[in-house]
Order: sequence, then C-alpha cells, then structure tokens
Amino acid sequence: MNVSREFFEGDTATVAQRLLGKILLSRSEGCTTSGKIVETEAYYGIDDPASRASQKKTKINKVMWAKPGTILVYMVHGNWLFNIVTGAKEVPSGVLIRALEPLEGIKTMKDRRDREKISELASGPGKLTEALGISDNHHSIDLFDSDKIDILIPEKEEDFEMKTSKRIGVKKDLETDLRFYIYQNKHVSRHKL
DNA sequence: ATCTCGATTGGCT
DNA sequence: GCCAATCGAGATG
Repeated sequence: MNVSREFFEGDTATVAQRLLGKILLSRSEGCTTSGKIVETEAYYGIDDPASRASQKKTKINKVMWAKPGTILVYMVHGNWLFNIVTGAKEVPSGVLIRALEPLEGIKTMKDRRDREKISELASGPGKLTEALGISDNHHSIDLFDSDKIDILIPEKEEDFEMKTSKRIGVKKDLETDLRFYIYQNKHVSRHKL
C-alpha cells in the first residue's frame, strides 16, 4: 500500500523516523528495484545551519518550499543524494534517505553497482541512488504524480529497535540527534559507528 | 579503525 | 575558472 501525502506533513524528524521500515521503490530504465528504508536523516529549514534551506534559494534547493512529497535530488562529491520534502507547505524541510536493505531487483542493483555483496548495494546515500537508477532527472518531481518512485507500507511491518545519532558529514550540526537508523541492520551506512 | 584521493554538479567571481 | 559539497573505494596498519 502506498503512503499518503499526509504522511510527509508534520515535523520532519517525526517523518524521518516513520520512514524507517517503509519501502522505497523505483522504476527506472525498464527495471523495478526496491528496498526497505533502514537509515534516514532529517533536515529543517532556515534555522538549521546544515539545511540547504538556510542558504539562498537556488534552482536546487527551492523545491524544499514545494509541497510535501516532492523529490529533491542533488550531487555531492560525485554522488546523487535522494531526499523527500516534508512539513507544511511553504515550510522548507526534508528527509534524506541514507540506506536501504535491497528487496526487489537485486540482479539489476548488482549490475548498476558492479558489486556482488548485498550489503554493498545500497548501504549509503550515494550507493542507493546508483542501485535504484536515481539521478537528477528525478529532481523536483512529485511522488504522487509520478510512477518512477513509490513509498510503500509493507504488508507486515517487522518491529525493530531504532537508534539515533548526529547527522553524518555535517559540519554545523544541531544539538539534537537527527539521524535515525534500524539498530543492528547490516545495511546501515558506517554501521561501525 | 584511520586515512587519502577521486568523483560531478551548480553557483558564484 | 574556481570551489564547496548530507560521499565512496581502496590502501594501509
């Protein structure tokens, strides 16, 4: 079952936590790939120094002001990073999807990633976009107005223990922990931390 | 566990 | 042209 747009309204840290255990599915280049979300990070708006919304508006970050459920993709150090806009309209915030546990289309993911180990297919923000065939042609599309990307609620959600930490790669972080991940899941990035 | 080097794009001078 | 940026892979110990 698909999530509703209301799922992405409200506090971005809450949405980030609720996304854990959900399924991110991509249809790209004729291949369907999907994975369980095991790691996310929340980014607020103008009060969050790490958020792109605290910078000047550009064609990349202006979609943070778009309606919740809009997709934001940008390049960092040679990797595409996948985010979903959250919060009320005109209140910029978003969630970065950082890691997936591969489910469908594992063969395709192996080919795209040129890796055989399942835990190396999508255990990081740049890895999962490559595995799912996500790039800047997904930027600014609406999740609910496109068949390229879906967020699904699994038939039966297994329970898990959630852990939090500081966001990764962020220089000026906030006091609160805004990274959320499934404890002891092997597909979480940098799970040695 | 720690480091180091390469990676691509957009935004600015 | 220059540079920063929500990273990844490989080498090393």
